[in-house]
Amino acid sequence: MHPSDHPAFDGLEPELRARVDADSRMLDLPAGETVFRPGDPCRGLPLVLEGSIRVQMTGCSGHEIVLYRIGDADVCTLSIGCLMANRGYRAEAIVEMPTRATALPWPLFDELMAGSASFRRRIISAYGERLDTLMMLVEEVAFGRMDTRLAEWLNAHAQDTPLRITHHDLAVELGTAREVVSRLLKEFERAGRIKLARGRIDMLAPIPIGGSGA
Amino acid sequence: MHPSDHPAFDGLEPELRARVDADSRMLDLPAGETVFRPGDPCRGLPLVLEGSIRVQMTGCSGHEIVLYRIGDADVCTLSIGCLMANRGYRAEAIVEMPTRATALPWPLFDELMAGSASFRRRIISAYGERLDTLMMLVEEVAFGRMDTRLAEWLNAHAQDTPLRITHHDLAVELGTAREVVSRLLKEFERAGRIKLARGRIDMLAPIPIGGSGA
DNA sequence: GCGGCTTCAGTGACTTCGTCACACAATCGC
DNA sequence: GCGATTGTGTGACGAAGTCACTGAAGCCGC
Repeated sequence: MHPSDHPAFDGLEPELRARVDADSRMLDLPAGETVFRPGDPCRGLPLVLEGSIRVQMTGCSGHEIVLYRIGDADVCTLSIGCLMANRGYRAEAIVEMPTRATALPWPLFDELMAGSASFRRRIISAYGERLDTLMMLVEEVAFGRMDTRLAEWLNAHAQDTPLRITHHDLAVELGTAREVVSRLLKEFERAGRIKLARGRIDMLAPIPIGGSGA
Repeated sequence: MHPSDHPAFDGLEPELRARVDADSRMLDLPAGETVFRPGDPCRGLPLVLEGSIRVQMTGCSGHEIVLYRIGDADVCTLSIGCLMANRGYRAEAIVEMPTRATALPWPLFDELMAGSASFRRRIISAYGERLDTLMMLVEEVAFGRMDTRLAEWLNAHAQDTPLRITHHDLAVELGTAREVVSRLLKEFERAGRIKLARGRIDMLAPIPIGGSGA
């Protein structure tokens, strides 16, 4: 597998493709590894071929919230901004599933933006989508009810039952406090929708949205 | 004043500059005008020369929150994403101060991205900053205390005293309910920091952050 | 000026969510 | 096993959002 196998390079002329493979190297990131922390300088543009990297941020209060994930065929849009503004990252990125990625050096990135319409298109649309998901996150966090958001999260992950996740991690996922998650989960359990165990949630039935779950 | 006076075109070769002026026209937007609404298609890339446009979104509950503003020399990053994904806007944009802007047609945008390193740099860093402000907004909304956020907003606008703003508009600014704003303002008034009147707030003294304001 | 209408602001009662301070259970390392 | 660590459950309380009002301030037509 080569760096240029990333879909962002689809449609690239063979010459530029060869440059990509020559100038960037493949990385295999094991789950749990931290890719960057707040304050870290940015050295190049990470491109994920396959895997999943979680991007989250920590508030001054010490609370954390998951902002989004960089998955198969994605680009780390965050890095471009850091690179341009010449400042460190504000968020942190943690490998969730073993990830195969590559880092494109900045000069080559610029060259590709100039030389390839398809690459350009890809990068810009990645940015647009990121902006979009962040806007929707703002709306959810500002106006969404916690029970609804938790129910939706659980329903969305129901196919992976039993879920292996702690209440704390779920709280980070939703940007709330662990106690809130514990309480709501207990309610869902009392309503017979789920079954709780240490570090594990069995989904028994889809959780109705909006109702009190009974 | 020409479209190409926008700083995004600084350093552009005269030839491309002329293209910009030929293909895009100047717009004078009066305060209060809606530039786009949710669902509207995107026709080109708006560039603000001077003025201020507020971008806000409305939740399913009918609540609104201000996401950010497009000010002097800014670019409407949102539009690029909509253009690329070929979908409508999700947010709405309202002119706050009389604004002089121009709209760059998509083909020309693409051409400039290919042909001008400085334009490219400008656009990309505009995106990076937008991402950044949105991430900070998420953090604030998720973890910030309302009294602190309101106090910070008021302190930041203290130089414009008396502020001409209704409690409702302040609530949209912070993404909360009107009643919450009313109550907190009343507290600040009781603490002697501000003076309230219909549609108006006089700043008497900076509001201490973190304390109960007394 | 004087009603009537609309927009703003203030407030009480109640719910939901976040915070703090615990108790206690499950798991891990040795 | 046994202590340390990590994860969960819960009560009490404060902060923030919701609901249902009241009444005041400005606007308009006459």
